[in-house]
Amino acid sequence: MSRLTLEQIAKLAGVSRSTVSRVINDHPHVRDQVRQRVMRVIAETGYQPNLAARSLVTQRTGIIGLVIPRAVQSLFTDPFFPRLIQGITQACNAKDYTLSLFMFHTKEEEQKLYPTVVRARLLDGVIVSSSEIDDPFIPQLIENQMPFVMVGRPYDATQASFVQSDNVVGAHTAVSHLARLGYKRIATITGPLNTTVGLDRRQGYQDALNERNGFVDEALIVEGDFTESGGHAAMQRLLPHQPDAVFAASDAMAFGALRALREVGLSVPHDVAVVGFDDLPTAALSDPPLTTIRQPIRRSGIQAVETLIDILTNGPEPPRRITMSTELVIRSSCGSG
Amino acid sequence: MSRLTLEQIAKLAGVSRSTVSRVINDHPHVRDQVRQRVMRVIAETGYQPNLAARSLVTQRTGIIGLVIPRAVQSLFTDPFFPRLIQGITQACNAKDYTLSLFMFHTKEEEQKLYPTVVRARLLDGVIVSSSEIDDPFIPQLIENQMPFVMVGRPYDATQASFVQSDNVVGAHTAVSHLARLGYKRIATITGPLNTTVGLDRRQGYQDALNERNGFVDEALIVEGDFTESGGHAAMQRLLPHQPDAVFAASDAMAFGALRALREVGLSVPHDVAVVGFDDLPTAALSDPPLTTIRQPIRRSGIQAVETLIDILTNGPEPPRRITMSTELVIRSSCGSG
DNA sequence: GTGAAAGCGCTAACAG
DNA sequence: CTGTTAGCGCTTTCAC
Repeated sequence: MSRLTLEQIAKLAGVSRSTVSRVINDHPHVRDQVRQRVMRVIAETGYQPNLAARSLVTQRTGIIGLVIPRAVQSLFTDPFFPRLIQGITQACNAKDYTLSLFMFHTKEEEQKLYPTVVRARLLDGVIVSSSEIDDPFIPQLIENQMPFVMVGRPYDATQASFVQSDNVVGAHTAVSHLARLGYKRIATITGPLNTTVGLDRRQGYQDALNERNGFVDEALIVEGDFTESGGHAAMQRLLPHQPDAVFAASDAMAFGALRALREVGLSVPHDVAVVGFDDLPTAALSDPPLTTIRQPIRRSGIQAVETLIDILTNGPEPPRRITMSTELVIRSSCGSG
Repeated sequence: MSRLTLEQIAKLAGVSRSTVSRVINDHPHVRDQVRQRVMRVIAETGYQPNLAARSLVTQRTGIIGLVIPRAVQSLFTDPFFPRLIQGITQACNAKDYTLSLFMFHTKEEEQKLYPTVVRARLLDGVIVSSSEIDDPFIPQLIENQMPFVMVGRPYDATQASFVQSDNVVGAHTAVSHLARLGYKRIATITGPLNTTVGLDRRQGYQDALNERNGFVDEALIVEGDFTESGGHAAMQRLLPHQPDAVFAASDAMAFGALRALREVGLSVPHDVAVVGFDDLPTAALSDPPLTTIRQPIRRSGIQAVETLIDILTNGPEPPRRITMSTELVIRSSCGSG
């Protein structure tokens, strides 16, 4: 039963192969009666067209790739990717695209697989989740004219299309909120500064303080890596400089900071206020519950798919640059709202 | 450059299409000199065979599917899927398979997509991550003779191949450890009892207590849902029965239990000991650090891929049933080791 | 409105 | 050892 072909459906319906093809592809110029008959046969038999055969002629596969570059450590502590994938699969399902997932674990894997990803004509387009500066994959995509959209802003002003959260404004909002509450020595634990996300959130922090104070104390800026333990270590380095508030560029790092604070007997928010970024599901459950910036990750995933399909349909020009707005979620770690 | 075909490579190398095909597929009977020449041309041009054309004739696509059924809530709080996917992609990369991801969010999506997953001949086989009892997808796979392996034991004794963690033994180990430490009123917060994982971990709990006491106090068994808040609620229901120890069937639930305990001023492990299951990255960071059962999720993913490929190569019989052993990780939440 | 025929790029007999 | 030939199952002109 499962090896049905167009030809056989045609025979069963008493028409030609082409007619069945027209019905399947919703082409006009088929008598309604005939269309009904064909559709009945298809439904009865559970026929599904062979994708390989179809894409051999259409030059399209209906498959898009999601490429996740190597060793994103936070992959396994952070619900960022699960959420993103949720949005992406949801949109793919809605738009009748299939998703293929490419994740790399070593440099060798990357080098071995990039060419096949790009050239085997398996993919109509790809979504690249990378905010790393100088990601080597992007030039390859461009060179091979593979349609793509990035999740996260690319570093240099390429013609790349992307979807990102408004990291600068989000961070600015967080820090301004702290300033408004009266905190004077507001520190930040940044993300990795070889990522645009890390850079942009630091930018928002700096902008907010510059607007208020006219200056930024460099001693209060410490680089983290988006992980809990990174946040923990960063907070320890911050302690000697006696901040009265900390903006952590991710919730995971904020949790690490909370832990470091707890260990030295400092109370949050009484001694030090803490604000995070992401609004992880656990942010509401920490002790104290974490004030943070919520970003619409799932919707970014949906947006990425829709943008890619738009590019597939209408061409890559002009580049689509989409920034999703964020939202301040006030809980108790910042000391009242 | 990117629209190269076999034919053109053949021309460039001064041989016929078939010879190039032989070289690409590592067939014998090609003079070494010719082989070299062809390979040089391929390398120079960056030629990659068109997958659609190839699979049209070979009847194989080199793509395997990972199917994640609807609404696994824990998907977004738990690193289970990220870890599993890490293992699966790693194995796919090593074995030259491409991974396709199917995730469903509503019943409608499921019903719409199952047929195409199963019949469009896009997939050589699938990995199904579901331990839900009566998953409706499994019968469809069988009916359509789609090769598959499950991650998680299927409920009824079908001929399905699967890879699972040793949940019964893992739970047994955890509970025995508590008993050995002298706890008398050992409670459990189970997983959802419509999953084999939930069932098996409860089984291990019961077995361990039966061996020790000869009986199990039903009042000390409360059903959870694998989430933090579920564990929190379950712990609250347990409190009136005054357990002196709790085995939570997942770390997330254990965290919820810790929170509930903290809220009523009970200290862990002094008043109540807690043991989890999973060994999440955050288990070492909770307050107190969580004693738990570690399961090799990433390795299960690798194993699932390898098993599937084995089935693809050697046929589905006999069913492969693989159980991965677990490991007790002692930290302080159980009161010394 | 419908059918016949060509061909997408590849592999796999079958000759030579 | 190498080339020729015949499809894989589908879409798409082009006739009718």
